[in-house]
Amino acid sequence: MAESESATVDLEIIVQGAQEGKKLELRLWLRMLSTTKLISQEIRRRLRNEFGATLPQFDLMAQLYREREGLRLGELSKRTMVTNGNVTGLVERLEADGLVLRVTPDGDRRVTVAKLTAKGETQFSAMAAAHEGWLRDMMADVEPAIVSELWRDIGAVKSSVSNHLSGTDFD
Amino acid sequence: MAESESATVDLEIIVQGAQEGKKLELRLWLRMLSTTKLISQEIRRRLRNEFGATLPQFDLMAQLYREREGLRLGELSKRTMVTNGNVTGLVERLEADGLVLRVTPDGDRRVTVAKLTAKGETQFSAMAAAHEGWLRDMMADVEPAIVSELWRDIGAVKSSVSNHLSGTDFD
DNA sequence: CCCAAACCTTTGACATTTCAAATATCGTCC
DNA sequence: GGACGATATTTGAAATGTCAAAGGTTTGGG
Repeated sequence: MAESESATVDLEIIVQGAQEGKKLELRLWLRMLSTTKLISQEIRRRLRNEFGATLPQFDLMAQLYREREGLRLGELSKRTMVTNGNVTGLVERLEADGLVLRVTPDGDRRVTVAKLTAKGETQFSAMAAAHEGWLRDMMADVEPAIVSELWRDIGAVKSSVSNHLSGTDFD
Repeated sequence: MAESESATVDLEIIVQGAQEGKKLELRLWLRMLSTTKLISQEIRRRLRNEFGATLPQFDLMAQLYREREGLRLGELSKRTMVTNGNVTGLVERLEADGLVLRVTPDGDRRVTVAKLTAKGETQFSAMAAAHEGWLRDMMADVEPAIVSELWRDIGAVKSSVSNHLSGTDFD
């Protein structure tokens, strides 16, 4: 069969097809996913090493930190994008560590409100400061203008995705 | 004190400060994370409803699909960004479902190579086609030019992050 | 040849994750 | 005032996730 020259041509076709032809959205998604995993793992590792905390715990505490009155578990579930059943366990462990308090309000006994303890606030504010620094470090090589652009354009992606969900969910 | 005019100025400063001043990287990260979670959940839901499969299984099979010879578990672990111990369990379940085969090569008995079965290839190619369509749908409202731009710029983020990890990992 | 270091995978303890079913409470309608 | 539908959380089963320690195998000096 044909040998040296056709091999080169085939290679070019393959490369072109894979890199520019189609599936742009798929390629973007794969890159978003791997980048997010990379950053998550780094944050997880640092939270663990420096604070003995986990990322889901950090996320949950972040929501409580900006609502000093506390939040109902269902609301926590929505904000952290974590299922109800999951929130139950997370709050349980945080309460066992003395970082979070659970209260049932007088008016409605179906409800459980979680709020940070003083210890929880202290610990979280240290973690939050470190966390922000880690992100600045990790993204240090990216131009601020690009960061802003990404923030805006990813917002467009999020909005598009929200409008094309199979369920009846919104943001 | 000053009243009407200074109020306007203050407001601008506040808005500027909050939106563009600092913590840009943090805000980008939060948006990336929530967007990625949103898309992941949608894909998970559809994989489950339409194929009875899970996202980690899909990811693992995707790696094997493009390496018909199969991959060692350690290599699978790196490519899927999943820990070794986790790969063990995933492959076990996929093998129980007849989608994956485990082989120990003659040369080195420390190694386990996983490869797709014929059934696994058939099933994966159906899932992959659907998966690509879902992504196109979800991102339908985003301009192709923006998709390309995002792909490039997120690449820059990933590269920056890779250069600022606490461990000695590379991509 | 043998042993120690290096390599690959599994195991075990725990935390997180989803989904669906079960509980518990509230509000309301009749 | 008791049943019913809507709300809110918990529970249980199964899968995924991390990490560290333990198991085999191979390999390379001595």
